[in-house]
Amino acid sequence: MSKQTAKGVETRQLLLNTALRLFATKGFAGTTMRAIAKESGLSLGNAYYYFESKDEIVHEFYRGLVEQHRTTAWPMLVEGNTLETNIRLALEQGLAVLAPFHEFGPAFIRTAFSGSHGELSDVQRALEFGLWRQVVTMSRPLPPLAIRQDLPQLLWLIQRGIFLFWAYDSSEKAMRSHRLVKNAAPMIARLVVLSRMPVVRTIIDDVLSLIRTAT
Amino acid sequence: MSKQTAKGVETRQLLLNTALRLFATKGFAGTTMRAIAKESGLSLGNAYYYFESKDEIVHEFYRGLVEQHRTTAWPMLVEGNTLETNIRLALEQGLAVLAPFHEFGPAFIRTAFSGSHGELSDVQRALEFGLWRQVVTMSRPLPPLAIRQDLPQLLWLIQRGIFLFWAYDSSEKAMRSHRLVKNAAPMIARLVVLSRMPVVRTIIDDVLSLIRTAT
DNA sequence: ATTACTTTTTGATCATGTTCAAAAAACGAA
DNA sequence: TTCGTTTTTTGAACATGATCAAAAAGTAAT
Repeated sequence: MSKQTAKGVETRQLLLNTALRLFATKGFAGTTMRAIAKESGLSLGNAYYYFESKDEIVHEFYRGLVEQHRTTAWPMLVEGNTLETNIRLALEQGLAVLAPFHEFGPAFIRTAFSGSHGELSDVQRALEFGLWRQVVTMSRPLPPLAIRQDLPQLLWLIQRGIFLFWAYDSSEKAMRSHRLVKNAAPMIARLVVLSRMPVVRTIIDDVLSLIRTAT
Repeated sequence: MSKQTAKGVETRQLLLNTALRLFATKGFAGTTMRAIAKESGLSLGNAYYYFESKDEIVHEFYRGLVEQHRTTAWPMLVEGNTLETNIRLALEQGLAVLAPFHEFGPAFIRTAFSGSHGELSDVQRALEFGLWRQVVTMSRPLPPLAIRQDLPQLLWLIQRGIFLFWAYDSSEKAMRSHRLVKNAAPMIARLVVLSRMPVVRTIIDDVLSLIRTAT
């Protein structure tokens, strides 16, 4: 077993900070492991002592962006907004946070979806859920009771889909992704209203159980 | 401008055949550009004369698999099957064809979704649509007229989603993807029946127009 | 056949992600 | 302090995807 010394965490943090700075200035392809090491005043091998791969660094970067999405979107979700408004705000803020890093899209997908969901991923998911719970509970009028419970999960799933779409959206300024959000928000809100009807409710139940088999 | 000579197409074909053979035996990571060249009795640079990148070769490989999906699934769609059966058959056959190449998942996604689609991709999409049209027209009873027209497109979209899911499905033997298909087929069939109801129909219309803004 | 031109092929070279054995530094017990 | 152990760091290597200038082979007109 390897015990992390104080100097250890410091070095790791240094590497990570350097990497994030380079990511922001040079982009994904432009940020080489050698550059991260050199810019930190360390050797290449040393970087690999703390990070198994470049993707692992990207993963930490991505986690930071998710965190940033959460903290910037949260205060926008003020009580009294319609559900549609809150959904649109949360989704658009997500795109806004990701916007400067579109080049990272496929890498983000790789790290966010691929990884044999470890414990960390569970914590992460719980955090993301929190935002969508907030979207729901701050909405007025509140969504029908029958669906209120499950709505955060559905919204989270929709966000994942939009995230995927964005990652491979090659339109100018990810315009198509924005259009998608713009149109999806009112549609989802309408769907929620309709969920009072038994037929619609059974469909939603089907979708939910489908999600659960897949998760 | 470069004109392709007879020897040219021959060499290209040789490289491609070698690549496909190696892909099938050594996998994605195990098949190196050097190996493809050497096994073809050619130089590395020569391979790059005919293929811009390794991904481009993978893309051709993927197109072949899609073709194989089409030709193997088609005869299974016999008249008289229920819609659910046909959907399940087509989806499962898709997974079956892809199964030996799960390692290629992310690479397939990259080539299938990413690339600023040229004309070729349109042809490809039309072909894929054909299968789903067959799924619909061979079903008994035929789906409600109101939705019959749009159903192929919806099914195609669902298949893309399942394809994505499969690509990042790290469960044993892609078990979760199979479970997803198993549960999705009857659900979709139920949804189609319900589409006779105006409420459901409006939802489907919403989804369709959403797709169209995104495509 | 000679010549001018185009297509194909090569071989060397680069850049970058990744690995690894060994040196250096830090640590902890005697 | 000193010695053995562990953690950190280095520097050299490797493998592979990609590029490119120049050689070779092919083509077509005169």
